[in-house]
Amino acid sequence: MLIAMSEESAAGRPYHHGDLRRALLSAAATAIEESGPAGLSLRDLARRAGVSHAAPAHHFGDKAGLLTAFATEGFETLADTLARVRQESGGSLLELGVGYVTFAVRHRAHFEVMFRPELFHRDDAGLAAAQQRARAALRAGVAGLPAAPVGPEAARTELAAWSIVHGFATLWLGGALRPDQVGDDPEAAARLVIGRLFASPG
Amino acid sequence: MLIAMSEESAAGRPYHHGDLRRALLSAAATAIEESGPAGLSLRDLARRAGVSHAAPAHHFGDKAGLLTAFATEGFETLADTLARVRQESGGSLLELGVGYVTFAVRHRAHFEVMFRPELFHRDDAGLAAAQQRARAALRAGVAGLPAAPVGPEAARTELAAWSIVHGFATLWLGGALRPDQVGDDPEAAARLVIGRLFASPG
DNA sequence: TGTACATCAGTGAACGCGCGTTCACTGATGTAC
DNA sequence: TGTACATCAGTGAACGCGCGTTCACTGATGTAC
Repeated sequence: MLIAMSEESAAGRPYHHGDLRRALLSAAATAIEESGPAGLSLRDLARRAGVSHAAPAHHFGDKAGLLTAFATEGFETLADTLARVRQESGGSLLELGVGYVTFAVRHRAHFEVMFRPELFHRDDAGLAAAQQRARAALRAGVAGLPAAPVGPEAARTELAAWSIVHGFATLWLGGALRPDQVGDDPEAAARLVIGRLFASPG
Repeated sequence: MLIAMSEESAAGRPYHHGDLRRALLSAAATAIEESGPAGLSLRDLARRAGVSHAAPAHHFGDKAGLLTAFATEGFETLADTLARVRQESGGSLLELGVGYVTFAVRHRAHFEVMFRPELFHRDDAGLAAAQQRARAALRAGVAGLPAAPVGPEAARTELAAWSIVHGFATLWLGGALRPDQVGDDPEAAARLVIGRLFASPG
């Protein structure tokens, strides 16, 4: 079976990449996993994607633009993850917290960028929307508790839950937790720790 | 009353700085508060300290060396802070947690570096000792609880406490908490949130 | 009290590097007729 | 089916910049005698 192919130049590479935007965002994830967001450079991403060094700027305007798209992608994935966990677990806040940690560990590059607003354009509309979605998923988790708190108490509970999972994820990713003390499975460790806050088994 | 003065050159500046090490670490705190650890450069620190651009490397070997000293200073201050709070509060874990958050907010530059091991020499002996001291202060806080947990349960409680205060501090510093939701006083907000985990008023 | 000398802090010129961004351009695609 | 043309993706040369690090040096200090 034949797949439609774009014409290629003599060098064997097509002039048009096909989906450079995706390729660049994906290269960004790898690069950030390797050297952190600070080490990221547009020229390096271009090299990884096999494209001229000026191509990334052409696509995203500037470096902060690329990171804005990257952070947005992160918040969207987080929101999706939390929504899925919420459905699958029947609304367990414990599992929602574990899902948060799992997201951070599996998408550490995104997680590391998402909470460093100095890296991207904070006023981007798409970004704000994705942030809202993720935040709402967390809020819904608290609202779904068996004895759901209301008013200021709900806000406090939400913030406590967010803090504990965010702190655990951050410490884990920062290598602050020694494996001999906490094991090497972040999900299991997170479940024990979060259980200390909300002992409502899913 | 006369203070002993070092001889000065024609330009009015002494050739020897006096305490350049301190001056550089102090300049680093300011610079990091302004632009984050990623933006830090030795040449900028030299400028701030009014010294030649090669002087910082002379003192700290290299950039990571300077950040190692900076992180060490941070862990020492944190350990001191926690020890003092523990004494003043009669061993309240709630107050210890608030102290942790207070430290992070007052010394945000140090806090931001301390948990990014890729920035400094992680195998430095002085650093490891300071880390140990801070960690022990936290552990002692848990051990001093009215109904102090033991064994693995103690470790779990310690990690839960660490996670919640670390997470709250990180979210606060990252600007993730909107003032209209959480107020503008980090200590007060932290006290409410941590109280959600350990409701043992100091 | 004076002299010689070792030690150490800080200098300044030089190096090579990778970076972000700009800009006129070219190759490929798709649409109107 | 064929032609003209607008649009868009990606190119490559050039710019100016700040950086970390090196290295032979110089100025200041302190110690031995």
